[in-house]
Parts: sequence; structure tokens; C-alpha cells
Amino acid sequence: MPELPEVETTRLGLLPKVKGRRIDEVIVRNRRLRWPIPRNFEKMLAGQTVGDVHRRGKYLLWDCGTGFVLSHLGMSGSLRILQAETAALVHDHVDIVFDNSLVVRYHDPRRFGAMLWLAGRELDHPLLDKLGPEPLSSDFDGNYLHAASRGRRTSIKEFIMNGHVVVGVGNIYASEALFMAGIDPRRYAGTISRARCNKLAESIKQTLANAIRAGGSSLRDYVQADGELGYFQSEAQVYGRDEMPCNVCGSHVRSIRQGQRSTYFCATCQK
DNA sequence: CGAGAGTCCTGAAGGC
DNA sequence: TGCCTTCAGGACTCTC
Repeated sequence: MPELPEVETTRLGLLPKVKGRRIDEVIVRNRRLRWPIPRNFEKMLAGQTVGDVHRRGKYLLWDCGTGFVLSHLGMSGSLRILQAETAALVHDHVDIVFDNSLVVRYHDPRRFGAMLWLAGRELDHPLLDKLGPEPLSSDFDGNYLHAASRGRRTSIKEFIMNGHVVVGVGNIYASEALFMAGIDPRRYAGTISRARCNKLAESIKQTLANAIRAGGSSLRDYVQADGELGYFQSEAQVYGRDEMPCNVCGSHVRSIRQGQRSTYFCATCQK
């Protein structure tokens, strides 16, 4: 499942291939994603030249001058760079064909992802309006987390996964960051002290930055983004390790459900 | 507004 | 071997 590090790695892989390139053709094979791909999508993109590719949370925003392509990988999506003549396979829903005979191919078996056209220069789309700060920016720190969580009775784990609080913290990294910070995922967000909010904010930054670094070095100039990289799983301290010994204290890692999501934690190390 | 549940979807895994 | 059921998950959307 693509998390923020995979999305950032995808962005870094795409950028040198598409920046400054003209879009010759767009092929849509299935419009039924998270939201339907708009009817005018192909027409709006054809002939556009891609400038920068930005990331906001897990959204990628392709600057095309007169508008932006907004893409999201959902939980099973990938964007790959291929030679234009490469045959499409099942679940290859969109091709963006460039003037250098490369194609950016969007593949998404579960179709939880998105591909939209945002007309104009203003990124004032409702999907982007209410998003919280970027976790790796200076806008996100312990003071922010502390202030934002006062009075909130949701669990700290669900709280940091809420995109209106902070973007890009997915299920894996939420469990890992809480383990690193030594915080029980079931605690009410509003009861976490300022000192522990500082620790948690730093842990979130560190887990995400580590994963981006690992992804970037293992991928180089090739975009592989369907979340099957395994570079993070191999380093996971608690995620997916139900009943296995905690790497720190040896007691069994536990698995629980929070908000219809699985959470992994060590009840000895996390209080 | 906050909290919790529902929703989209396919493929993998488990039960019989 | 094969069919059926369950589950996984991002994040928007609905209900209370």
C-alpha cells in the first residue's frame, strides 16, 4: 500500500522523465476510480507540457501550466514509466504518452486511487483545502501536535492518521512512529503531554524520512510504486509482527483493531 | 464540529 | 482441487 515515502519516491522517479515534456496522447481504459475520471480529461491534457510535479500529502500534482493533474495511488496504485509500445495489462487504467516515446502508466487493481484534472492556476480544490501540514515540514512539530490534540477523545493513533491533522501518516507508519515514541496507540489524543507530543512528532518525521531515504536509494531512476518494495517491511519494529517478540523487550507484539484498521504495538514498551 | 460507521474494489488467504 | 467467505486498506462521506 503506497504510503507517503512511496509517493515521494514515485514523484522523484517521474520528475526527470516528464519535466518539460509534452503530452502527446492520453488513453483511459477505465474511468471508474475513487471518483470517475472526468470526460474531458484526455482533451485537457493533450498538448500540455508538464512543468514540476508537486506532492501534497499522498496527492501528486502535475503542473501543466493551465491546470494540474491530481493523482492519488489509493492503496494498490502505481505509476510506472514504460516505453510507449509496451502492451497494457489488466488494471492498467490510464496511459499518459509523452513526446519522448515514454508513457506514464497508471495501474490500480482496487481502483481506490484518483486521476483528476484541476483547471486553472489555483490549487483551491476541496480535496486539498483542509489538509493538515506536511509531516516533514517545520509547520509540523510537537507544539502543533499538542495544540491540535487538546480536547480530542479519539485515539492518538487515529488522530495522527487523520489528514486534517497531518498528511501522509498511513497505517504502517502510525504504528511504527508510536512504537518509536513509546506511546500506547489507544491513549486519547487529548491526554498526551507536550513532551510526548514532541517525541511523537520527531518519531513521525524520522520514520518517514528513513523510509524515503531507503526507497530513494533502492530505486534510483526507475519508478516502481506498487508498495511491494519491501524496504520498509524489513525494518518494521511492530507492523505485521503480531505475536512475534518485541525487538526491544522481547514481549509479544500485540495486534488490535482501531477504527477498522489493524494496529500493532508492544504493551510493555508503549505506555 | 467531533466521533464512529459505511463505502468503494480486487486479490490473497483461510475454511471446509 | 475448488468454491465460498473474510479481510485488507486510504480517505472521503454520511449519520448522529
